[in-house]
Amino acid sequence: MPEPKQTKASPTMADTDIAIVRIAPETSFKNKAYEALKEAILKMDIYATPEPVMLDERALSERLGVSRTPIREAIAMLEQDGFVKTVPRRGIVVVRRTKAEIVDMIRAWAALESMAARLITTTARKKDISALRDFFKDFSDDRLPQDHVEEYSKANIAFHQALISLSESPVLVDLTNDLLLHVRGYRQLTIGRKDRTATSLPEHLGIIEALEARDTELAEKRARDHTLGLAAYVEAHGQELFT
Amino acid sequence: MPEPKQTKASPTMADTDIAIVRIAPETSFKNKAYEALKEAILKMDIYATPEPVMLDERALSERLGVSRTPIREAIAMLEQDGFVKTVPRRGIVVVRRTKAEIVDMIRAWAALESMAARLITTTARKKDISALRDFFKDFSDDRLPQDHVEEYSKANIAFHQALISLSESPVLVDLTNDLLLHVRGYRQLTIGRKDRTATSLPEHLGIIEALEARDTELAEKRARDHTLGLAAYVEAHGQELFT
DNA sequence: ATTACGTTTTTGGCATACCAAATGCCACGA
DNA sequence: TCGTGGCATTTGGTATGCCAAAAACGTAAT
Repeated sequence: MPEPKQTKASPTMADTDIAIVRIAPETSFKNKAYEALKEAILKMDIYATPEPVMLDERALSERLGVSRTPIREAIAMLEQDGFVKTVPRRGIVVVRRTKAEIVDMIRAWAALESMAARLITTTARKKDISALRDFFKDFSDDRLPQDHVEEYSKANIAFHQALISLSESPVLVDLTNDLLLHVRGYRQLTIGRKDRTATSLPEHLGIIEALEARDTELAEKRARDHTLGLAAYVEAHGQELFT
Repeated sequence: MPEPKQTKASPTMADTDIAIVRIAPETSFKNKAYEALKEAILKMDIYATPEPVMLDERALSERLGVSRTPIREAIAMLEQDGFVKTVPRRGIVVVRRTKAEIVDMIRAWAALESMAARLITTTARKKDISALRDFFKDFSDDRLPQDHVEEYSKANIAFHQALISLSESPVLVDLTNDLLLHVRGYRQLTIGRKDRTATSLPEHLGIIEALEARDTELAEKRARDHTLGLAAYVEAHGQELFT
C-alpha cells in the first residue's frame, strides 16, 4: 500500500507542493436521481389530491435521461427513508402520512430537540447561543410574526435547525432533519397558523434565555414543551387539513 | 427458463368462501438480500480487525444465488441505514463507528426513551407497565445480574424495547430500534460490564415505579438519566474497546 | 346492458453485458 | 535496486432485455 510516508525524502515529489484536492467524486446517477426525486416529492403537495400519487420507473428514467437501474436504486433508498412505498407489480406510491403519524413524528422531534437543548447548556458558547436571536431580528412589536406568517415560518425552521446544530451532535441533527422533511409538507398548513404563531416567538426567546443561563433542566423543559405544543396543536386542529 | 405456468383455476368463484389473505407477497430477492446482509453485518464483530471490512457485489450475488441487481439495491438500502458506505470504483465498506458516534447515538436513544416514558405515564395500562418487571424475574439477591452478564444483557435489551413499545409510538419504536442496531455491536462489550450491571437493575425498577405512579416528570428523568449514564460510561471506559 | 373470459398492455423484478476508473502485476531500463 | 510505463484485472456504474403478475381492454355470450 502506497501510504504517504512523510519521512520519504524523495527528490521527485516534495511535500510542499500545491494542494491536490482529491479531484471531484462526481456523484453517480443513482445519487442524482435520489436527490432529484426526493426534492420533487418534498416539493409537491401530497395531501392535495385524494388519489394516491404514483411514480413510474420507466417514465422517470426517460425524464431524467438515465436508465431504469439507477432509478430503481434511488427508489430503494427513498423507500428506506419512508418517502415512497413500492407495491410489487402495482407501482410506486408516494407515502401519505396520517395526522397521527405526523403528531408522532413531532413528539419524537420534541424529544430530540430537548436533548439538544440539554447538551447545549453544557457545551455551546454563549456567543453562539445568543446568535439564535438573529433569526427573529426582523420581527418586533411593530412587525408581528402573525402578520408575516410565511416569512416567520422560514425563520422558525431555520431557528430550530440552528438550535439542534449547536448541540454538535450529528445524530440529533440528522434525525431531526429527517423528521422535519416528513413533517414539513404537513406543516406548511399548520405551523404557519396565526394563532400559534403569536405564542411561538416568546417561547423561542424563553428557550434561548434558559440556554444562556445554562439552566439545563429549564432549557430542556422549554424546548420540549414548545414542540410538544405544536404536536398538541396539530392533533387538535389538524383535522381540517386532511383525512 | 420456462417456468411451469399454473393455469387459471376454477371457472366460477363464489364470494362467500374462506378468507383469502391477499396471497403471499413473497418478499423479493432485493428484500431477502437486504435482510441477509443486514443480519450478517450485525453478526460479525466489525471492531475486531484493524483493516476495514469490504464487501464484493459479485461475490455476494454468487453466494446468495441471485444477480447483482437485487444485491446492489440491497446495498443502496443498507447505505441509507448507515451500515455500509460504497466508495466509487473502490468497494463497499462496512461502516465502523467511532466511540464518539456511539456515545452520540446513545444520547439520542436516551432522548427518545425518556419521551416514551413520558407518554407511557399518560396512556399505558397499569397492568402492562407492571409486566415490565417480568424481564428481570430471573434475577434476585440470590442470583445477581453481575453473575450472569450475558443473560442479563439480553433481558436488558428486551426490557428497553418493551418499554418503548408501551409508548405506542411507532416513530419512537422504529428510531430506537435503528439506534440499538448500531450500538449493539459496540455494546456487546460495554453494557455487559459487571460494574454497570450492578446499578442497572435498580434503575430499571425505579423507572417502572415512576411509570406506575404516573409521575411523568420523574419517569422521564429516570429513563433519561439511566441511559445517559450508559453514554457516560461508554465515553469514559470505551477506550479499551477500540480506536 | 351486463357478465364472463381471453388478450393486450403495463409494471416492477431480475439477469446479463458492457463500460470506465482504479489497482495490481510485471517487464524493462536507468 | 529502484522507478516507470503499460497491460490485465478488479470493481462499481449503467444500459438493456426478458419475465411474470396484474391491470386494462375488448369481445362475445346471456
